[in-house]
Amino acid sequence: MARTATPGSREKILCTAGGLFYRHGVRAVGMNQVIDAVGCGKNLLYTHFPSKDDLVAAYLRACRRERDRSSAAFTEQVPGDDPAARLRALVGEIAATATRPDFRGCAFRLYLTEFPEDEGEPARVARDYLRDTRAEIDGLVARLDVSDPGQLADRIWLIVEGLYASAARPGTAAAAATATRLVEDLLADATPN
Amino acid sequence: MARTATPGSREKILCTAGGLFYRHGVRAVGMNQVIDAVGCGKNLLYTHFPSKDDLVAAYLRACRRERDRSSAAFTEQVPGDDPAARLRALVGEIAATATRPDFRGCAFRLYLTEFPEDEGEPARVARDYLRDTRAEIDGLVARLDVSDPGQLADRIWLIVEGLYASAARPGTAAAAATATRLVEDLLADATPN
DNA sequence: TCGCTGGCGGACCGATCGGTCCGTTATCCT
DNA sequence: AGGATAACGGACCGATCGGTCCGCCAGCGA
Repeated sequence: MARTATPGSREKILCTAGGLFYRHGVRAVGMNQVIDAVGCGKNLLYTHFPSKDDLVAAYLRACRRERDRSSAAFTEQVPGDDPAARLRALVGEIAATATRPDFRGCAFRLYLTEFPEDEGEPARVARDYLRDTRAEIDGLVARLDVSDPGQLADRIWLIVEGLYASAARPGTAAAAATATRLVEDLLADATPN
Repeated sequence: MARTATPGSREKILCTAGGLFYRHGVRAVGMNQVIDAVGCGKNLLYTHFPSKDDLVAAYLRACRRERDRSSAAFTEQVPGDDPAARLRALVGEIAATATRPDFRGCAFRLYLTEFPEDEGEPARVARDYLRDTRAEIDGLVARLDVSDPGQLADRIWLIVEGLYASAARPGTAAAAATATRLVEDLLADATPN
């Protein structure tokens, strides 16, 4: 043997490609562009990721890991297991993510609007994320003592969608503040407390 | 001369191309695909629309006309000029549009997420629409007798964004109903009345 | 009837797409 | 030092991109 085999090359590829995909859109970024940006040979990229779909799926899986990590970091700060506090934390985490300077939208939602008819692995990863997030909200709201849990969950979900969408446009901070405040008011109104 | 020149060919091209762009995404649809779907020669298409950008801009302008028409049809049904009623009509019209079976999202928002860095004519048309809609909401809310018009307008806008986003996914009808109800509640809570 | 003309449809252009392959170089082990 | 090998980097593949051009045919006017 010679040259230790691939130290952190896979991570580097994934990170670089992910940045390009997120910033410019998946379809707008070609494989050659990824290779140029990484500064590696075609061989290396195609051994790690046999096709663009594989690379895109890995990119979305990495986004998922990052989202779960960030979400966990936020929710584990809330003491006890007060569902209302967890809901506020959940929305607060999204608001915090959305106000980061390089935010351009939710990676999964962006992918799904770019490939509305995709049924492959990337679309599965994206749809799973949306389903799981929605389920998390439903589960938390169900533990609340409110008269119409379904309606409240629907409303919070609507606000989350609105936050992701409008934070991608100018006025990000205002959108984040509006969403958090609105969810807080909704929770305050709904729970007798 | 011979053969009367182009009767409704331009409209036919625009309609067909628009349908493809909206359904599958602008980037996913090639000019040859448009030509095949229209069933015309390349000549005809490129005389009406010298480039794809021209065709896309025309498509978005047509969407704008359609939106304005539909919006006007809804708001002119509200008697007098009660701003709260007009706001309800505005959101109701979006909800009605979003529940149409072929709805896949707001054409302008879809375009902007597909081409986040475009500064050309299509992006201008799309951004103008968003700006105008937002301004319309602001103007109506400003005429309301509420303590914090800015906050209410922000909230309604957030809900509109959420409605457009979540109506593009399964559960369209629920999203539309949730958005209209939420806006109604917001207006009821905000106006002393 | 013949010529003119509008439009169809495809050949063609250079560029780029995703993906394969291979020659060269650089590095480490023996 | 020498040989093995991982990775670079680019040539190359067929397909498709947006866009140009032209040959052919259909249909109307003179």
